[in-house]
Amino acid sequence: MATRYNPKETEPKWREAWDRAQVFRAKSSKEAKGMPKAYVLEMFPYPSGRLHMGHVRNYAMGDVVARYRLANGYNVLHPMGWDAFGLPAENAAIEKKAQPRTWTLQNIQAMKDQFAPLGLTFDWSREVTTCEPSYYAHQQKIFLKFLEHDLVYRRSAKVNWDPVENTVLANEQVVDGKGWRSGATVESRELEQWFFRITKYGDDLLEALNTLDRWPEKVRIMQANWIGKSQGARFRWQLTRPVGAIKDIEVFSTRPDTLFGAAFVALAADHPLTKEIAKTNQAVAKFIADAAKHGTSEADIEKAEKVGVDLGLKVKHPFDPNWELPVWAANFVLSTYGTGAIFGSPAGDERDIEFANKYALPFKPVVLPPGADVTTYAVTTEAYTGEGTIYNSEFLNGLSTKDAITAAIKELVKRGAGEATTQYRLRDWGVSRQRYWGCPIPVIRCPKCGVVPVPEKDLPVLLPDNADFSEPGNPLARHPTWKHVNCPTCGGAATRETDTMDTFVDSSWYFARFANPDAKEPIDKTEAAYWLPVDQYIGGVEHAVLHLLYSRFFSRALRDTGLLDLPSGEPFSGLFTQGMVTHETYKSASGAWLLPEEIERRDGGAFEISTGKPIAVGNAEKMSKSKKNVVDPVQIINDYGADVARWFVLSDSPPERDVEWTQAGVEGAWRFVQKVWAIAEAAPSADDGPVTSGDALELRRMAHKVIRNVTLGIEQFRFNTA
RNA sequence: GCGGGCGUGGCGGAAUUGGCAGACGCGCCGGACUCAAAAUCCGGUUCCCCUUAAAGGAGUGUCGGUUCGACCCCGACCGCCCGCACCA
Repeated sequence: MATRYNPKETEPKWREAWDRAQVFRAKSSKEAKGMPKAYVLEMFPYPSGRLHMGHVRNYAMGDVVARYRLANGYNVLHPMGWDAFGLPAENAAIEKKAQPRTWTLQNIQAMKDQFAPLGLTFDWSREVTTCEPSYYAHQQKIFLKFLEHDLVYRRSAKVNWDPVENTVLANEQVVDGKGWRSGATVESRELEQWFFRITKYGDDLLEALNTLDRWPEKVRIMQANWIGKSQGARFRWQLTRPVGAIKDIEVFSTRPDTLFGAAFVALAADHPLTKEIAKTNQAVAKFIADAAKHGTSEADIEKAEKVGVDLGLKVKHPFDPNWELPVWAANFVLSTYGTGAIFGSPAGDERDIEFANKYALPFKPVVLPPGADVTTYAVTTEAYTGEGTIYNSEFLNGLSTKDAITAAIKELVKRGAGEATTQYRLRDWGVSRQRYWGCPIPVIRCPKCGVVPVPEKDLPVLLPDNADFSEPGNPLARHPTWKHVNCPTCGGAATRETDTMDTFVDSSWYFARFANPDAKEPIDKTEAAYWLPVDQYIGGVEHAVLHLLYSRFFSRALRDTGLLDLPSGEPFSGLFTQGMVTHETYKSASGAWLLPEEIERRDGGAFEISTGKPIAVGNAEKMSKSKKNVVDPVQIINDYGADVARWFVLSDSPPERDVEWTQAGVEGAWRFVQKVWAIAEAAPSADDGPVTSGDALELRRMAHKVIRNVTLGIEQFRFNTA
């Protein structure tokens, strides 16, 4: 008797059965008794309160891997938690007058309810929530441990300051030089900030990328570029007459081979020497003021024309004391890279030649490209940046560019003018946020003793519950009582650090906490040694640099401070970055975005249901609330069941590519699930006896082919073909 | 500008990595069932030629190359997507 697949009956039945048997509960290292382990993890979500299709896709993929490992006899850890600190909770607090904590915990409950019908293999007994003291208390311990080992330090740094909201904004929150919410022009301010010393691991983080053979090449390249290692030389140009205490200018260059082609030395606008000259030179002062206006927005800088101002100074060439060059300040020199000063060798650098031509600074070529004729070769407006033979360069003449770099550095060292160095683009990680809803930084500022760590016995430093969001700025800073404490060292009146940590800190070690979320110490070393590294990590490619790089740094820092046994320092041995879920967009005749359920298709066109008017159908784009091209997973699961939703997002497109959600596709998935049900029902009961001929043999062969192909498909992350 | 990826039917995409191009799904066409529709089931579906079938021809962005054999390898070009972007 053929029945139809009824998800409303079958899905809850099995969910309850799994629940009762606790099949998804991971065994501890002791209980596992030699079973192979598999740690499968998807990037934990921010509790926005609503499950979206991107979540469904992400967690369905991890679920396939986890089930596959379970079925193969592995002890599987597939945990779930909440990346629960962050700005949206504060915005909600301002708009809805709810406390961030209340709002966040409600969202978590709502999302848990939405996750349930998906039937995922999560071990909820290990749930972790970053905004709970049970989590962030340990983060404070880690912070203090890092402080002890000089992996955290304070220094003054430039930040984007919103003068209306009285807070620091992340670069992403500055749009066209204005605060994203207040619309106020963002100022550049110097503030005391806490930094993690990620640069200490720059070289290791770069080199170890080679060992991550189960990471996408693309992510490894992005991280390598982000770290940005350059080899070259640091060396000094002597000023012909000192300016105050400043006697020379230090520059960094990867091309000391072109030193004889030098035409000028250029400084960043906020180089100390530029500032010094500005005190007595109005043109220079104006230049600095103009440069500051352009702010930190990279988009502005890239379009900006090269502008400079002559500082009226001269420096001596390191290889020829009689050769004097002019010193300029230039807007294309970055204060944040190298020494904030360069020497310009126009014939070999596109920026330098543009600058030299604009300000009529004379230059000569020093690199002869292969095959070029010395007697006719000239450089006027196009720099030659490739390799070649050095000429016009005294003792470097005739050398290849490569050999000339070595020879030039040798000479610089000999003359005491400089030395070989390696320069990184990577900068230390600023983690101070002038926010309420984050992990408090556990230090106290005492007027007598300076910065004093909160003693371990006084941890955790809890967030106060009664934050006031009626005014802009950080509620912690203006809280009537919270920040006032006695100094743990001298006992005198002192104040707490009111900055909280960047939420990326929270997500940099949660995977280690899952090994035992109830541990008294931040990380249960025994269990973590058993489970880590994560065998398969799955998430969006948007975290390719920040989260994934910070986590790699944290694993090393935790290891080196004795909190974690992980010799490689690599937290994720396998990484998969999945594509987005997209959907067509719809715009009504009046130009308003429409939800998919507000439109209908008929007579070969698309129309708004309520008005009957034709609408404009746009390309498939990432599902987003603002464009209303969203489909609610809860609704889909209600209409078709979790199997259909999961089947569709897994089968339609390769997992690394975007998948376009379509109504027709979902209906196809529904029919497919029905077919599988019908086939299973129609199949005779299993007969494992010998099969030697006929259709039964053919069927058995096909079955084994299918097993092989599906196995390969799952192991190679090709769920669509599997 | 630099780095990376991609380009195959009407659509999403397969092709066991150099060996029958188009698996599977969507859509479409035809049929069965039905009074009818929906659902379901069966068959067909790269394009061209052909009433149909058979037979034939073309075909993986473009042009060229290597090879007995190329979607796959090499070179040049065109187009699209992603990341970084004045990094000295």
